[in-house]
Amino acid sequence: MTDSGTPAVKSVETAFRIIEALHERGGAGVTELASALSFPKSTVHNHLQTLERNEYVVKADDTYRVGCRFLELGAHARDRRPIYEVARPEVDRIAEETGELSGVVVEEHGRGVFLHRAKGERAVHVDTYAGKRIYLHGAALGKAILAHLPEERVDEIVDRHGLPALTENTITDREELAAELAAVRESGIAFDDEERLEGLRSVGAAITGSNGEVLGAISVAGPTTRLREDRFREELPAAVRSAVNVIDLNVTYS
Amino acid sequence: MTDSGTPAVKSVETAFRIIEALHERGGAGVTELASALSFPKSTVHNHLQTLERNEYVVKADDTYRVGCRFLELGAHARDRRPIYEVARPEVDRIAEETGELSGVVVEEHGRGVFLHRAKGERAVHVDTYAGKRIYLHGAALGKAILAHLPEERVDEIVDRHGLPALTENTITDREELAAELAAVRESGIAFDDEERLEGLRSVGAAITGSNGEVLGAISVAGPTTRLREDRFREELPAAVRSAVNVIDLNVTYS
DNA sequence: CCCTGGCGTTCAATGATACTGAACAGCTTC
DNA sequence: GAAGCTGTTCAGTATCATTGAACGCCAGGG
Repeated sequence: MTDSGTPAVKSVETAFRIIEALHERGGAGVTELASALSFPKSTVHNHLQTLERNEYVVKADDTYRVGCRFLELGAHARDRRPIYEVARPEVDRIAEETGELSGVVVEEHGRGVFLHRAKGERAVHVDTYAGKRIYLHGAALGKAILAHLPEERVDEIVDRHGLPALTENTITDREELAAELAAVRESGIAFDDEERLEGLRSVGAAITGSNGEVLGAISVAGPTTRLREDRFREELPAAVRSAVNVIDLNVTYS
Repeated sequence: MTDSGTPAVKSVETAFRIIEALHERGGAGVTELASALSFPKSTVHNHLQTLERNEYVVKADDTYRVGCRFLELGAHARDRRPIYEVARPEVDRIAEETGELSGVVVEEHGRGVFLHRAKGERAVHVDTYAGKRIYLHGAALGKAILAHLPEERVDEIVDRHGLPALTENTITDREELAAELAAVRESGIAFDDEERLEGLRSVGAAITGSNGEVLGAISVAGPTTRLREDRFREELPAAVRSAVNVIDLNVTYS
């Protein structure tokens, strides 16, 4: 459990529950949402009407959808992250040069959030997209970030989210994680060998600011069948390193 | 006023008022928000805590910020628009070939929302960004969309938002607007001669689906000094037309 | 060293208000 | 034509969001 004590504005939570349900199914009607969330129809209707009046939800033919107004909030939040502008072209370049999937992630609330992701020619079609949130302990990106956070912060995060097994390779033990993070700190590179998704390997590295604080991480990912030992352990890490190098320079001098 | 009758979930509205205030100033504290919005401190605090617990707001050192979670909602809403995927590369191409600013917009709640925007080499630095909302009557993009909407829908929109003057060239008269829209329908191209921003001219065209419904519009914009008659009236419209052609094909066959 | 002024946070009371479920209206379908 | 599905409206009630004052904290200055 996280916390969720008493003080909370309940109506706001139900509003977001409704928005999320709308988001997941990409549009729905009042009755469908009401039964899915087990709220009374009138409650759902009231909220949808409020959200529509504020232009956060769009209604078309008795079907409500999430509005593009959220793009304003989300894109702005993303653009404000100092890492975004500089990491983006490098991520695009990595994707193009390797042909695989590349992305940039920042930490929020103990989880990773994708700011951007680029597909190379042969990139696998996995579930990464802008805004997608992932567990930090089960991804190269995440482990790279964790490795550069203070130890007590890592404990906080593990306390909050646990170490759920995503595949049979996921690290689910605190000590094992600590050892792994030490190795990442040592080499500067984090590996993910089918720890998040079966058949997917990835290589990541953290971007740190001038004060040593973590700004985020970048990675390349591809199918295990194509990422054999040499490519996985040497070639891709080199590509990531060179990108990090460029990003670091641009972060500190801008 | 638009409408805003009685039925509305007030707490949800104040929550969004707070989010918007946070968004505008890119991070703020409780007291600052409370005095800016003239809500009691405790109310603001309650809402921020609720939003943070739901990971929509991030707190760092007594400063609250809009979280990247909104990106998930916004990016998804954008990606679902059938026009986005196909218009995006064309908009990028236009920006590169003309060196100016290009963008793609959809209609929501009687206003235009930018889904994407690309800057060419010499593009002006104006206030367009993903999620930015604009009045339809004062932009090439907007007039292109209005021209392809049913007449009663246009009336609804004008009733709701009025025809506020954005510059001294903005069309503020309903009949004048109707005549302009007829001309746009005729030629397929909409012009904006400093009607939205002084010194800015733009050229736009609508994208329509197979049933004749408007999916959105694309445009190119640049400073009046660089968009002299020939370029403004012939060259850029040709570029827009060719992009629309490509987009139309990809929309109907996919 | 204490005291003031700023902050974010907590608390308990209360009155507004969000929720509720049944009834309504418009639609398609059988 | 009626049954079943929508989205929508309504009025009562108990919930719960709101409130302002009090608290704890930190920095600065007397």
